[in-house]
Amino acid sequence: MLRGPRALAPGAGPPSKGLPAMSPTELWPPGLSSPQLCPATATYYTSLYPQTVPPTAAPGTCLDATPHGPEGQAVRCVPAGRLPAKRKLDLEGIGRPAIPEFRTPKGKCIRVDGLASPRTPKSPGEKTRYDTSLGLLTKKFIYLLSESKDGVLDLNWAAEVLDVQKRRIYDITNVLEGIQLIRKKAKNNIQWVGREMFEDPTRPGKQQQLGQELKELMSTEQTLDQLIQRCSLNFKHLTEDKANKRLAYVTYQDIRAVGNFKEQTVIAVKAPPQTRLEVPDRREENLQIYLKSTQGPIEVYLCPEEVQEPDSPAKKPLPPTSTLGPSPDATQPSSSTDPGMTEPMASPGPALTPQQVPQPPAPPPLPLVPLEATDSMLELPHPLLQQTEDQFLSPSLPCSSPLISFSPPLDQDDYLWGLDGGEGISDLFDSYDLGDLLIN
Amino acid sequence: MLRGPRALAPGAGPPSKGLPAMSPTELWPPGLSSPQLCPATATYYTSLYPQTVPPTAAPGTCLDATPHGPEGQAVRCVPAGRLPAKRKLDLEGIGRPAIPEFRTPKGKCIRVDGLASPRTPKSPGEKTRYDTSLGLLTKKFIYLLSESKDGVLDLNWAAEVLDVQKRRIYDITNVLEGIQLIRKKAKNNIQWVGREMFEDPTRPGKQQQLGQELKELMSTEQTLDQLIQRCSLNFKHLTEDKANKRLAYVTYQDIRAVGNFKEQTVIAVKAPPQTRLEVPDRREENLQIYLKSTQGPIEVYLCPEEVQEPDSPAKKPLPPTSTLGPSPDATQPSSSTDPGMTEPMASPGPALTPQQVPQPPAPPPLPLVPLEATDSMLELPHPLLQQTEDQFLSPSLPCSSPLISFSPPLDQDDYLWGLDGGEGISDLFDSYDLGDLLIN
DNA sequence: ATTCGTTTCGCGCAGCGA
DNA sequence: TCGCTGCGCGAAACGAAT
Repeated sequence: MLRGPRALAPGAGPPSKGLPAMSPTELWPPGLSSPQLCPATATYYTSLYPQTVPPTAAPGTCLDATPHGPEGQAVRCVPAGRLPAKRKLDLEGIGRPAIPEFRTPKGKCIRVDGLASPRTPKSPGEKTRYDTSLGLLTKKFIYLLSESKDGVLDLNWAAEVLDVQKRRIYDITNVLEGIQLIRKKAKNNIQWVGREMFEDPTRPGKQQQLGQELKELMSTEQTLDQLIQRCSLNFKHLTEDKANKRLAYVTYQDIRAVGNFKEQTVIAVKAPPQTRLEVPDRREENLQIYLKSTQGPIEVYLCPEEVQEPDSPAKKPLPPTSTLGPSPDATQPSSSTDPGMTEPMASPGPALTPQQVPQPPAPPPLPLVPLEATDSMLELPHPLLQQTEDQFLSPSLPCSSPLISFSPPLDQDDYLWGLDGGEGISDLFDSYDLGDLLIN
Repeated sequence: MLRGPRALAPGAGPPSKGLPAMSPTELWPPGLSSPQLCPATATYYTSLYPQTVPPTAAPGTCLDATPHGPEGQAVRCVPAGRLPAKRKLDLEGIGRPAIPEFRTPKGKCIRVDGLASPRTPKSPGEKTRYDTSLGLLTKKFIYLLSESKDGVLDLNWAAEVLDVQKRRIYDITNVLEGIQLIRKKAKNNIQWVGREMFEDPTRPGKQQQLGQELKELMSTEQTLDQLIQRCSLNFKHLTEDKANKRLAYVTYQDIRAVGNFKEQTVIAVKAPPQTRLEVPDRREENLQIYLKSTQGPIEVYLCPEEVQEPDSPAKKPLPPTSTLGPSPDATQPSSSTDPGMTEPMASPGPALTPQQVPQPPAPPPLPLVPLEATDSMLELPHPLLQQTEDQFLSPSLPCSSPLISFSPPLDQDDYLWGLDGGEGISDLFDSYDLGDLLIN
């Protein structure tokens, strides 16, 4: 393809591609012309981001077919044609209005000193070498890039607006690609990938913004952690209060009243500190749980759903537990339910906490199993009370508050405890099929 | 200057400039050669920052005279001369060891799919267009730049190491200058001015680092705040405990034992809630303080330094306070000390807190004034005990715990209080010159 | 695979400016 | 003279049509 002919018809060709009729040179804010007050060094360029945003043509108006026609075809789309390189005595100003103040304002430049004189003024309107330099062109190019919101730039359009050969654009894009500030998006299209254009670095870029966001989220998380901790502290103080201790228990209704336990199978476990819970393999079809206590007996209670069905034996599932002497180191004996079917339970809370399991939708109303309390220690009456008002107080043996007591928080070593898998607990309940509870 | 001759003697020229004898191509980590697995898009380049840091020639070894000799002069310094562009059947490997894996590994590239094929393999060792592309060259250039600590780079040296015409270097520098990532430092010297080189953006830059630091400091501050809050909460619980209440008092010795009160004049004030303290003008030579209570009487105690001097009357400054009926709204009557000289006191704490004033070094041992208790309310015995063991309990009138009781924290409205300037308190103590206490 | 129109761009001449 | 650099030729690369 021949580029020469363009020189013969500078700007004479019809702006067939719907290009803006304005002179491309008018696009550039003053800063992008020849330097006005060079600081007398080899650094020519100073301002990159002018405040004034000149009226720019809508980008993308020339995105369609490339304007380069084959050899003898119609004149190239290039408006205000560039003068060919070697032209020296080309008819200046023909086909392009000479706008010296935008082209080479060096003439009107107030010289600070002799050194700063940028290039030879020569004939005003003459393009100095600087005016067509790659550096300046790069600035213009970047400026163009900064104008488009999505950072996408059509190279043909750019070449036309910048009034340069496409070749020069390639020079720029290649380098910018090299430092990965730009990416080839498509043919004739590149896209800016530097963070947030060349905004002044004091303002946070996108990444920095994300970092900020992350930071705030972490802060929020920490605050929440603090709140949790404070709550637990408050809780500790609450439960440690002797006055509260005698009232610190829950009834069966209390447990069933908890919204989260709706439609859930709840099993309450009361065990001494250092009891350990173990779930060997939660992927087996038979969930097994082992509770092991070395400090005393473990009590396990099933809290069946509030049943209306007369056939359900769950109505009075909590017979007063008999009191047994503590049997440390004894694996918790338990009643047996559907063999091999046990409840997953974790007991993060104090001595006794209810545990829930998603209710399987499969069997209609599952035959709720009357809870069978196992060995209990001391004289604990009514581990789970059915009545609403229950303010009797047990003889207050040390460590055994009435019923399900809120034991002191975990941050005291004495009270730290866990549940551990023993053996017998897997058959705590009979005929209670929990087989598919694991599905959820 | 003629560049042609180089083609005739690729690399044959003596490395006269003390250049490293190694092939320049060995400088580049694998990532900078032909792409291995292109993602099948127009984006050719992927890795910019290779992990492997190849042994690089000491920069600056060729900083002196430009190796370009005039026309017929000595062969150009360029080592391992670049093969001329058009050469197709050039004697490959002569003057430069063919290291295909560094040059154009595309031959051994494991193709993921047909699309990803980077350029035409052709004869291995053949330089594809990509291998000499401006983009790749830019990467190498940036890499060179990143190697030098101060960001200064000698263009001639770069051209040699990069094994390209100087002209190409200019292409790069011009563009980089245009986006002001680089600055012309001197002839043949440019300098990097982008922040912190192109380290991968995941690692924090200097600014980001500072932000990080700030963040951590803020986090620390918050943590400390939390600790403070927790402490005050603990304190609240501590003081609210009824069991503690009867023991919550301080003795004279306690106060004097506080390290901070060493060498200080301490005045304790016990006043009901809503008592207000006012210091009219702390710049006058006579410090005046007004205490005003509308809820009940105010008690003020001077706690003189533990005196060894027999002349000091401070030994028994705390006569048991007499109990008076509450006189609400009564301005606190007080004994008078050196007229016009009063103590600055703020009482942020609960009902009664000691207050300190820096001891002026001027008068030798200031004549400590025996404290004269003013009206006190209720039957408060020994507001400040001298004895160590004091566990008696006053009749426990509501609101008046024994002696200097730690009242509940401030976050209960009932206990919020302040001291206010009344009138008479300015003459609480006689003959106690506190005039220059303000100096410190 | 081959052709062909296009796009991309290596390359180095020649002119500028000091 | 000598860095520096605008400039554009022409070939490689590409992709769609053949």
